[in-house]
Amino acid sequence: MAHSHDVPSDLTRNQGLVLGALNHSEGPLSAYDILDKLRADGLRAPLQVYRALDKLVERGLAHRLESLNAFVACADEHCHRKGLIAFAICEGCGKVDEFADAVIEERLGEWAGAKGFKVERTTMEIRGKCGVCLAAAA
Amino acid sequence: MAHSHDVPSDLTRNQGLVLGALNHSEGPLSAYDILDKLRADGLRAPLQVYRALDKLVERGLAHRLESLNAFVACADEHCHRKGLIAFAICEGCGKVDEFADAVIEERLGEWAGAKGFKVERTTMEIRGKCGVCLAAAA
DNA sequence: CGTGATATGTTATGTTATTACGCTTGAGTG
DNA sequence: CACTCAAGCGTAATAACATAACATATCACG
Ligand SMILES: [Zn+2]
Ligand SMILES: [Zn+2]
Ligand SMILES: [Zn+2]
Ligand SMILES: [Zn+2]
Repeated sequence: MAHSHDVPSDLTRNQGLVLGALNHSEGPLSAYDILDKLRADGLRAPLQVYRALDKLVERGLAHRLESLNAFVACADEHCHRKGLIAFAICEGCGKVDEFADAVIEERLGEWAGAKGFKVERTTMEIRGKCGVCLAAAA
Repeated sequence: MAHSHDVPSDLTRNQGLVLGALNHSEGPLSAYDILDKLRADGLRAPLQVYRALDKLVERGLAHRLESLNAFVACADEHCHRKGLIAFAICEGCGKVDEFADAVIEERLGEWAGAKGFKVERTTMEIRGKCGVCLAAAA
């Protein structure tokens, strides 16, 4: 099986660097975190990072976490790009768990249908504590 | 029936001003939008607005929309404060529709239970077009 | 009254994101 | 090849969002 951190070969240099930074990180990174990690590789300005992130997010290779103003690499090689993705963010260790749920998505579709609302994208972010951190605190 | 824009009487001056600004707005406002609206009332610094917003959000009288970095007054007098609230944000007109859904909340609870994750709060924001804007575009 | 908790005012600063402009690269085409 | 078009890149400046630090003020309560 392909490792989920394999990287498409058609990325540009900056896109590859940014995705690499995300892949090698334990948790979410802000654009400025990424920039700091990539100064050694020649990146100098926020825009270089934001532009790469735009493309990566557009392609579903990375996700933006709205509640953190930060980004993560997509956890699933065969991921999403369509449909609802949810993120569980641990406030203890910062780790993010990405998952999809068809029931939630369907339920949302029902609500939208009833309201005449056309869904274009959904962000769902759960904040709390992961099992590891709960166990450690006990 | 009480109008949903009735305001609790135990708010401080700044909190009352900020909630008033949100109540009188058609759509979400950023903290700086609010500040601009309230300069005439003597507010001068962002922090005055952020502090009021913190309290209002804590009490469930206002909500923060993470994907917009903006705030809305709670749409429901007898609202939430516990439990999941979802927001449907129209990218045409900017209006926000607030709703709760027990099925989604339960489903999320199941996921969390299975994972050993303790949910503390959830943000769910749907972007798209409302019925009115869809009809107007057709 | 004294004391603590909460709210306030103000300045400065930190963090996140975009605008504007011009250059480079590479694919396609006559 | 020369042309052109689209996508990407580099840089500087600026806008937008948010908090730190510090000094006062206000008010419930013992
Ligand atoms: Zn993904
Ligand atoms: Zn954790
Ligand atoms: Zn509400
Ligand atoms: Zn609309």
